[in-house]
Amino acid sequence: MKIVFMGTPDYAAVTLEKLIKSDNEIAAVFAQPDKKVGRKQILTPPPVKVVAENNNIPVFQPETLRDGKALEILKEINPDIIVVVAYGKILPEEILNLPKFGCVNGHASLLPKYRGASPIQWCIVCGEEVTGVTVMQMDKGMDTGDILTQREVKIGENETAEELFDRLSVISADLTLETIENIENITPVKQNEAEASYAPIIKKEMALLDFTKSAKELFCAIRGYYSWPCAYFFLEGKRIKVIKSEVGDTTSQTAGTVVGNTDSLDIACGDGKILKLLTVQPEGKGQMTAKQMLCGNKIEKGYVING
RNA sequence: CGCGGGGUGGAGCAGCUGGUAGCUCGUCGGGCUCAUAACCCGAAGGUCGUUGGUUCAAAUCCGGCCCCCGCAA
Repeated sequence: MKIVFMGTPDYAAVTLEKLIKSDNEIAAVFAQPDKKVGRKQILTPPPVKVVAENNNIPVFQPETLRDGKALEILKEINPDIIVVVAYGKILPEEILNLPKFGCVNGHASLLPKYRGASPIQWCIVCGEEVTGVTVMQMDKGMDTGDILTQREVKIGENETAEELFDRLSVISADLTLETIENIENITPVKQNEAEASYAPIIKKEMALLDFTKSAKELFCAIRGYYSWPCAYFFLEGKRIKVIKSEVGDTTSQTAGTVVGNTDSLDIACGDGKILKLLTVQPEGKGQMTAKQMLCGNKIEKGYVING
């Protein structure tokens, strides 16, 4: 099978590596253009590009797929199939229809649930206990293509989005390879539109903790937003990221009130339960346990965190 | 030249209008107690990131360098 791979981040690089090790021919790789990254704004190639270059596979990084150039390149290569994983661009129809087997996409959710940009983070934020990966035949819609294969994955009770990313990237890579090698024997299944839901792009503002929500919701948000952008709240104007937490006992205090300040920073939530903040990262500081933070910054019981 | 916070006993911080350092936690010893993660008493432990300079005297003022982190991307 002659494959063109399209992807950008680490998550996609795992699949690319898997495909390279298989018997298939990776004729070319498409990735997003290099971007400035980090405090020094150093121009950095995306992980998929790095993997491709290490394997001497030609890499293309067009700004757009809609000016016809990409189509020309692809016609020239004439792949049997295009495999897309977290590429970050919408493929125009003429590209979708070009290869014999079309374009397949590895998506990190059990479609039709959690279509869209951030399924992994969002399913944790929403408190799901099970998610998975789907390989689908792409169509012109946003993650609306027919389902080829799916695999269910349980979400760990304390699992963060970052950890789930790592796990799913491997599972997705396996499933993608299996799927394309069997593609002629697989019957595509239409998605049930009635069950469709969307995972929005994660924005930093979404990760602001609102203590009027339930402790469980906040606990899920903290896991889902890790390690980017990280759930946070403000204390005296300073942003405090919350790295790790757990749901505690009940309290009669109003939401946002500090009810414990010894081994953890315990805060009353909207549902009358306590959210115990275990690991935090104050603005300008490194990660530390809540206990460490409390050693240097006395936060009295009864203090109300408001936002 | 993107903006900003910071490097002080094991940890987190204070001290920074100059005169060799303090708090909370931890550690060690002792005491109280049926008992304790609680309480009381005591102890150990710091060339204050590095390097020059100003000064009678610098953690504290000035310059260079190294490192960590937040924002922004």
